[in-house]
Amino acid sequence: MATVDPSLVADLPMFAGLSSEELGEILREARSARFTRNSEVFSQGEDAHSFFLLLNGHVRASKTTPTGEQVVMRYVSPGEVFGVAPAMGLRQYPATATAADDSVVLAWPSAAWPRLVAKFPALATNTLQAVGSRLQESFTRVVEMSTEQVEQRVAHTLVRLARQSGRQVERGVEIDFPISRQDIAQMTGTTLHTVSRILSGWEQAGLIESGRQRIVLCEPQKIYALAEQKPDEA
Amino acid sequence: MATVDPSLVADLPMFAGLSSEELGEILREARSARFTRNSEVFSQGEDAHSFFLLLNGHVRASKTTPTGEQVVMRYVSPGEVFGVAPAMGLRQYPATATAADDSVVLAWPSAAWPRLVAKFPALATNTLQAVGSRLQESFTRVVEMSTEQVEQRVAHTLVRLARQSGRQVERGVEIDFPISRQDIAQMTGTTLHTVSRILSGWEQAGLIESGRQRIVLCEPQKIYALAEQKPDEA
DNA sequence: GCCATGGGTTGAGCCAGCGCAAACTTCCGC
DNA sequence: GCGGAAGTTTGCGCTGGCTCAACCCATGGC
Repeated sequence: MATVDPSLVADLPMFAGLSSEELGEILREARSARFTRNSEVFSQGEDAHSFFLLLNGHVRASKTTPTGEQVVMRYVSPGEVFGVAPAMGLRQYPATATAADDSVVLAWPSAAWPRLVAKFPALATNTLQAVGSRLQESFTRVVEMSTEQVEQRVAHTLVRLARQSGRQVERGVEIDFPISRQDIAQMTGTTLHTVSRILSGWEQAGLIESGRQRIVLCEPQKIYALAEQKPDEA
Repeated sequence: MATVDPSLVADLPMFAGLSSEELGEILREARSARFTRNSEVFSQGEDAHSFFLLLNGHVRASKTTPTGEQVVMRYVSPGEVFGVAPAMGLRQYPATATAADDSVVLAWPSAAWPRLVAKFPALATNTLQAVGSRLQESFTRVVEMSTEQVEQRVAHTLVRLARQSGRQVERGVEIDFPISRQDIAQMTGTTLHTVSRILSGWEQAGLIESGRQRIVLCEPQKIYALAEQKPDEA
């Protein structure tokens, strides 16, 4: 694999505060790789051999329970790091990463992490911020699951997905990767049946347009309003 | 406030990899403070002026939703850092910290963080691990809320609390700080009524002994079994 | 161009857990 | 030692969302 062009990633928060020489040195340790849709980048419980930066596409991180249920933890967008288990002191990946769409990643061997951090302390600081903001998201999720009804949670989730990975299209904002009812159910702690009913309702009301693994928010503000309103204000 | 004796905190994960001179220099920037039961250490949305290390007691971190509901995010045990918002790049505290019991903390001004991290990179690494393990806990919580019934979630929560803050007593393991049914409800996403019913049931069955803001696990293994079993194996 | 497969929709019934309400108990301040 | 506040228990009715089940539709592999 050829070395990555530093200018492509120089502005990412992960590399804030690093000179282009330093960045070049860091990038020299990475190799790039492609993953086709639905292929696994790494698997829960597997030895954490590498950590990653997503260049292109979308990656889904999900956890499987002992009883076999799947829960989607997040979707990684281009420019974000993922699989940073080694930096957090984990020997194994705590979740499975699957390409939600054809994707290109940079991968560093985990063994490089201590050396890189020792040489470039900014990496630790930047990673800390990245992990911190994920902690915030995760907290938000716990709060939502604790206090909101299913319909509100689905609304919040769609709004968030649209913000993170929305693409402007004719009819509104489309979520920029294939996502099924089942996926949304696994993000909101419900069943695909309930998600299907809710989305059908919204489609009736003209709030969204959707198809197979495809969702367009036609009225983002109204969805947002649904997300924020108290359950009994319907 | 007098300077803190370094030997008291030298073995904490937060200070791993630092010499005693370095530790002394770090501690010199901290002041210690006491908080009586139910007093607030800091408040959600408040300017993040300090970050903290808990020396003694227990601190509850909780979030309040726009609609006024409270959700307990975690209980901090002695030796843990909390309120590390500044390190994660936040200007305001994302949650409220309340002393669950009379507590003693060390506090550093947020302004000291960049300087300390620059001088002692190990601090960033250690904080990254601390935040990382909190992210894991938070993920676990999301998974539980997504896939488990209320009774299992309460069981998991009690087991965790007992592990983190359990004290061996005659009849079993007692949770070492005052905790109400309401608190447990706010940790598990249910109501105090449901928690009360569940605990009453367990008390009938001899699994626990409890009173006002007090819970003793008499049969921790059986509670754990409840937490792990599939819902329909009852 | 056909068909198998994976996704989506929709109906019917049921129940875990919530909301409301009322009573009881323990603790604490005065 | 009295009164009130805070925590807890318990009953009852209701319902959001789950389960089970059947069916439809688009897609992509051959």
